[in-house]
Amino acid sequence: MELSAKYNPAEVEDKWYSYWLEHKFFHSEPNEKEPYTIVIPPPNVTGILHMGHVLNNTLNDVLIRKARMDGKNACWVPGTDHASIATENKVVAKLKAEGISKEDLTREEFLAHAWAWKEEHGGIILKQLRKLGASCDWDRTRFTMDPDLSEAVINTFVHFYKKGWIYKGVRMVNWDPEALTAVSDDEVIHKDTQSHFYHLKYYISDGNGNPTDRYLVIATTRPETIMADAAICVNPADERHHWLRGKKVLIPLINREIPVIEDSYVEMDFGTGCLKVTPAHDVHDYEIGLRHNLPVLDIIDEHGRLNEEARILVGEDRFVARKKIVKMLEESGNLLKTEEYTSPVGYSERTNAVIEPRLSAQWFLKMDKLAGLALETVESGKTRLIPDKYINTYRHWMENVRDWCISRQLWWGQRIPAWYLPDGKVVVEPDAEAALKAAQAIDPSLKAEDLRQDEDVLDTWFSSWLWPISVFDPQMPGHPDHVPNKDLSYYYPTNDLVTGPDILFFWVARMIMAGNEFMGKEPFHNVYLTGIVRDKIGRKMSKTLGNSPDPLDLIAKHGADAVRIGMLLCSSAGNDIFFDESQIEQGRNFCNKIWNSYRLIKSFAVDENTQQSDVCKVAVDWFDAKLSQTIQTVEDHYSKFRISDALMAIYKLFWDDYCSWYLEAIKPAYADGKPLPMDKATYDATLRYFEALIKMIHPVMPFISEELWQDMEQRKEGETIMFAPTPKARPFDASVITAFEMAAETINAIRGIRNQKNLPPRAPLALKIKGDFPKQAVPVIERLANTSSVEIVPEFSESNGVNFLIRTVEMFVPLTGLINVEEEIAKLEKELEYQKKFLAGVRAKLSNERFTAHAPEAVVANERKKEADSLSKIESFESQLKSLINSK
RNA sequence: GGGAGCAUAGCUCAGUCGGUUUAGAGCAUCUGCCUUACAAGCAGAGGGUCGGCGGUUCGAAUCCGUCUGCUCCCACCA
Repeated sequence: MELSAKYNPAEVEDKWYSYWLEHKFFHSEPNEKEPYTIVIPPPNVTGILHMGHVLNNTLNDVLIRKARMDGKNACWVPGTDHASIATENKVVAKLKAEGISKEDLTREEFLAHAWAWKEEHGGIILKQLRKLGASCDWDRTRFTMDPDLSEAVINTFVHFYKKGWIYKGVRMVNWDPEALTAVSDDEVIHKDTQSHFYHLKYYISDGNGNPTDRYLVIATTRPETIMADAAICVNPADERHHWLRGKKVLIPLINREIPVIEDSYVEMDFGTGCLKVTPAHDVHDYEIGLRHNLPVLDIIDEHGRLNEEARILVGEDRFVARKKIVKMLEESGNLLKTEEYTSPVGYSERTNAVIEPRLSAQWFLKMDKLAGLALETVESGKTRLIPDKYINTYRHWMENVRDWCISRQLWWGQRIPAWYLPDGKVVVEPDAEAALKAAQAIDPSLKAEDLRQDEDVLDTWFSSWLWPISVFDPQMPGHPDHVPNKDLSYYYPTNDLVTGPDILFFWVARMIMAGNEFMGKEPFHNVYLTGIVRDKIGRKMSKTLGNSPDPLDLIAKHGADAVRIGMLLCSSAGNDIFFDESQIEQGRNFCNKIWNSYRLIKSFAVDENTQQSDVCKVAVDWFDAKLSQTIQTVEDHYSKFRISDALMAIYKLFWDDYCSWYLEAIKPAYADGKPLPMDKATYDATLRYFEALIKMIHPVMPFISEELWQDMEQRKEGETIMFAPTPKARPFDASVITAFEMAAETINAIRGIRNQKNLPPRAPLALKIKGDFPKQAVPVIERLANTSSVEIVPEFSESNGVNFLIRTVEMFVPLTGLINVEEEIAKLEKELEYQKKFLAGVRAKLSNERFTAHAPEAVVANERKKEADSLSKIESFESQLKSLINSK
């Protein structure tokens, strides 16, 4: 194959992805090998790929591809989440744009629209993941509303209901007036919001519903709720308000009479010390109402508009009503003053509507036992959080968890399997048939049409918490007819889970609970928590800011491998990612480097009769050792989930060690305009090393590695780098590495001299070395430093030139006429001065008796070595200085 | 309001048990090169009082206290 000077990912990526699919390389079935399993964090079914997905799925793919090459039976289960509220919102918005209101549709009609939407937009994101190179087992693709997965959810509900952990109760819930549903506490975001603090006069009643001229003052941010007031409350210890005891006051504008009550909940020094109690529209007020038996008057409807009970401003939106009522209160003389005020206000995570506390009947799941066990799972280390700093937050959440409100007033999702009898009794069964049977057990005369199923659906997380179990066995253990399933027993528990910390509680903790409940075992061993992808100035990526690049554009522009590298280079676990396209360019450059190194080695010719040169021998032996050393480092990084460090180690091994040093050392010389052939031993080693390198990089850069691996030799149909075993480290001689490093440092120093003295790279220079230097490194220096001669001598016989030190070895390059003696003297003096200061520091330490007495022997010995090295350097500098001065 | 975390080069980050480090990497920057794989490249160079102050210790980027600045989580003082 002819190779162009630049790597072109577009020509390569689709080809190999199709090849992988065609041969079902991603597919896994239980076998005798050790399983390695990951379930995908299911993206919203109608979602599209964003940079967060790219990060997450690249990490997943790196782990799964690494495991596959490590010889495990790797299985990555993909799928999507029905995302009840998010999807329903989208469908409602789409219908609205077509002039259809959800309220005009029956449940069945609406669901038909929703499924049509899902068929049209669903799974786009999974197609996009293929572009990224994700090696998911697509045959196992799951959707949380697949019929059998829905069945698992329903059975789970029945399971907990029969266990007595699910109950229905009237509670103050977080009501989203836009989505028209309750949302959980976790779905409410509190933001400090600028508002007003209105001070209102409530006149004391004369007992007959007429105002006297005395009044009290309350301070409120929500004047539109005064019509729902049930009492005015003061702190019993607040003497300022004792005169109000037993009094009744009149609500402004509507003149309804309400009592003054006392409760220590009221803060004396906040506001006026008088609190208006509005049980229907505030959580705390509701609790005060319960304590004092106050009536609950609900004046706000599900849309957030005032209803008939309000008596005034009926039908007005709560915020419009607020403005209007302020004006009315002002006119009536009840508004004493208005203050600017900033207070936390809850917003719906989904619709950004201001949450309205609202009383309603909802279904709850008791959390105490589930949370206790889930905490134990993490604290005992059965499931590890990476980074482990999240354990504190996790513990706090588990210890303060409240019962989980699992019902949602939506249609898109699993409908709650509860049926109401005409008398209000409820039966909970997996389906209508079973429900009728159960109902007839209570009242044999009942018929199917007498039963009414609960209208609500279940919270999305109530289905996705089963994900690591239900994707393998939708019937779920715990079901009375459950038969153990081969997939579940083989793949569960899964190994690692990669996800964002924002859903640690929503999803991860709840999967642990479900795992404990149904499997008696944690669902995964490690949870790798990524950071949030931000733009380069630290803003969260969002559609509204328009600061999020389209990953597919990036892939088209730079290639999938480049995008993957770009994401990984800046992603240590748990830290937020500051994304910058230049990181992807770095990845693209690396692809090109790999590509061109391959072009070079492909151009090598072999001659079986050529003897291996010294320099080739040294380079081959060195890289052999270096490769093993780096493999050890990389494996260590992987074992600690330090993926970006593992990648960086491979990157440097490839670029610096293999390309810049190894290939430059063994690259054939030219004769008569043609490169000389290479000996076979070197050639074979070079290819062997290249193959090891592309195998090491394959989990991160699947496409280019497959392309080059396939090109290296004639591969059979069905062969792939995907299953090539990860290179293994072998024992190596560290002194081989040291020797080469010293040669490299020497070469760098000589190049530096050339650069500094403005000498052309090929200007012949002689090198003299004094002292103990590894002889095998000499040919490397000759080859790469363009020296005319390298001699190891007992003493330097001349002084006109440049002196330098490599570690503790003195070196000298004669440079007659090319050096400025004054400059050299100044340079040496500076170094000498620094060295003397350094020596003084070391000696101060050594002469401190407490140091020599307390410090470990090895540390003291090291200080002594520093002292000796420093002394020898000083001696060398001084003698160089002397001869330089003499030569003037 | 409560809790947690972070602060190391221009940027993003390593730095393990306090001592093999006279604080490292990648990118960016600067200088010189179109040298027979690669200018998406090569060679070289510069750049840090480890956020401030105090303490423990023979020894602190590392441990403790405190201040400053950021981030996140939890929390409806109406």
